[in-house]
Amino acid sequence: MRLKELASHLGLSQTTVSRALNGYPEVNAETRQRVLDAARRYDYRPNASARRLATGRAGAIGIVLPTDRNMLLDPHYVEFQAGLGERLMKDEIDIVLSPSRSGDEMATYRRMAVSSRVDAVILSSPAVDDPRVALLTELGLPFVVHGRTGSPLDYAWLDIDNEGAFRHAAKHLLDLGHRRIGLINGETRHNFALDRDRGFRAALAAHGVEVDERLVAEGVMSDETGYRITARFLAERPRPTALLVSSMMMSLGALRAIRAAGLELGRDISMIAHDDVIPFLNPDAMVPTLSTTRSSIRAAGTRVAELLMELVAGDRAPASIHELWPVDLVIRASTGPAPRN
Amino acid sequence: MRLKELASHLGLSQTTVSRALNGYPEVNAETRQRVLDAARRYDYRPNASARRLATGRAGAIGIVLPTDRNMLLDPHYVEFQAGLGERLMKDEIDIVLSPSRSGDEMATYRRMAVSSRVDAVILSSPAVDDPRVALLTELGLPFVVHGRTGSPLDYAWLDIDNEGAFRHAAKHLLDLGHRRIGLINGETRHNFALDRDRGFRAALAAHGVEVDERLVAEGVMSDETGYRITARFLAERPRPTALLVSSMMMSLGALRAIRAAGLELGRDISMIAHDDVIPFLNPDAMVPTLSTTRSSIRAAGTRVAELLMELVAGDRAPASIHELWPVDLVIRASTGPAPRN
DNA sequence: CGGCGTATTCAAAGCGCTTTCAACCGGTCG
DNA sequence: CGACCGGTTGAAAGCGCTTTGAATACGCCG
Repeated sequence: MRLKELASHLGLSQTTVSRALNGYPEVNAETRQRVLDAARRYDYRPNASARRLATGRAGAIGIVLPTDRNMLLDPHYVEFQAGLGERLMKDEIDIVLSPSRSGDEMATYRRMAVSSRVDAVILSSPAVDDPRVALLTELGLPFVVHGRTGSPLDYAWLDIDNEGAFRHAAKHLLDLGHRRIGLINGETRHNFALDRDRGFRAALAAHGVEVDERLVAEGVMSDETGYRITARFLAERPRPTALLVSSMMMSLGALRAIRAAGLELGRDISMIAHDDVIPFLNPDAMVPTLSTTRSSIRAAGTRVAELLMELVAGDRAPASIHELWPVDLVIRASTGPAPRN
Repeated sequence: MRLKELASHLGLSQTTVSRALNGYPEVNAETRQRVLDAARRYDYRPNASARRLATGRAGAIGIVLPTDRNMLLDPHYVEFQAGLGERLMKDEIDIVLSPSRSGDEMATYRRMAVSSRVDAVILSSPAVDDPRVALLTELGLPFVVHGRTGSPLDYAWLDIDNEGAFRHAAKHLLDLGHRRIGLINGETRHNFALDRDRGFRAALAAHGVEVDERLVAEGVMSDETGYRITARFLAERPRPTALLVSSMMMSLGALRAIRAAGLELGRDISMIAHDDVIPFLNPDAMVPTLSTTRSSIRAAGTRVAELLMELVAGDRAPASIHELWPVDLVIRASTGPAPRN
């Protein structure tokens, strides 16, 4: 069913039908109802391409999907996607994934922009100094960054307070008497990891505790990395009495290493991990339950979608969009007073 | 830069320029070169919507993204997506994620089809009896199913041999002398889980071993489920001496439960898990290394993309596309002879 | 009663491509 | 020498929608 046919069925012009369907005010109420009814009856759907061509809007937002780097290829990413989807669904906006070999990403963004496949894009996990920001700005393609770069920050972004989260978490451990605290971080070329590192150091400094660099490590946020780094930390003497871990996935590995070392979590050693609130990694379901710094990445996705739409509609200036979300510190059973000896 | 401008810059008609760019044969070689050069110089990109409208092809394939059910929201899904992307990238085909509340999925497929946003769609993790197959067939929207439904199988599908995988794995355990084998499965409303169940039972039956239904369980494939089911199994007497697990994620939980019970994997109890080959869940990196049934879900994604394109091009009939991939059984350190007592 | 504002509808002109269909230009063939 | 042909190019007609500009009808005012 095409607009043309629908119109002739109704004995109306395409113009009127189009207006009726798109909610323009200059249509007689009765006529509009007739049109709406007919549209439903015939299951009429405007052709997406035609509409896009006519309006100049793509009705889609873009994500560049790096296929060979596994940075984004983790559970966080899907959860974020789901969040985006939740919001975009309401306006029937699609998400366009543009696959791209890493290194080729810039070209992919350019392609998206120039061929106007999307109205805006999302930039995730920015590096400390990320060239994509400049590119997108130059291309004039609206975008929201999930996270932040180092500086300057004259673009639209939404980030969680990674610095504060890890500062508070570290402080909590310090208050419990811990002095040997290990940091198992994500890769510090990403800004969020750097922020966590800062927060960690700031807390120790505030307590007059010196950072032992042998207890600071980073890597891909996997179970494996968590295991390896923890095993290494536990071999140090004096052994750390607490760990700050950058992801739940890593904490699973860490937990294995702790058990393998014959230690008991929450008594011999404490642990706080960052939790993006992923359905199949539930800190309450762990044994013992895991203390976390918590911020729903899904909620962030939803909000980013919202911001994106405001941006596209021209309701907001990019530079006016800066959201820094506070992070909850949720104390559960994996943290306890520092063991004395 | 638009086609029109490019053409006038070159002193040619749009027709010729379009043909030159799209590789039609009736263009003079020299002219084509000029056009190609100019296109590059001006960084010309055809407008996606216009091209789509003109050709009737959307240049995109669709995936319905269920936002509230977490079925697909797991690492497997992303890995599969990456595989798809790897192939689609070559032809600059986009992936369109259409978010949809579950229950509303059918409507979303219908919308995708009727508004011709995509040329084809992928149907993942089909239920044993999945209404989506009939819908898509009726809509005439080309699709490839990743997995299979119960029957009939008169559509395009690619699946791994889940039945064979678990049959072999169970047989291996039986050959090692295990008689009390537990099955920790995904939800059997999905066909893959049902197939695994069948394979498991077939192997036991072939060995004349009776299935103890208290050692058969299913659930969402998460760490938590793995932990809980394993803990329950280990409380049975006589205790199982081996476990067959449906995902690596579950196996992490299972491993925790095993350790918590004071057992040693590979000696007191054996385990084989299914591995979709996910970068951050590496069975070789586990301690002890984990025996698996292995099949790369990413490779499957790539192949599905390939099939999809053949389908769209009309090169293949849907019913001619049936691929059943064999699954490797990789024995590592988590499997050993059944303990005697 | 003529003029005018308002409400409603429509014809037609795009949007930027692809793709007929026609035209043109040597050159070849009978 | 004219018909014909392969090679090459172009004008124009869509693709299915939105939107501008104009037309029509009606009611109200002076």
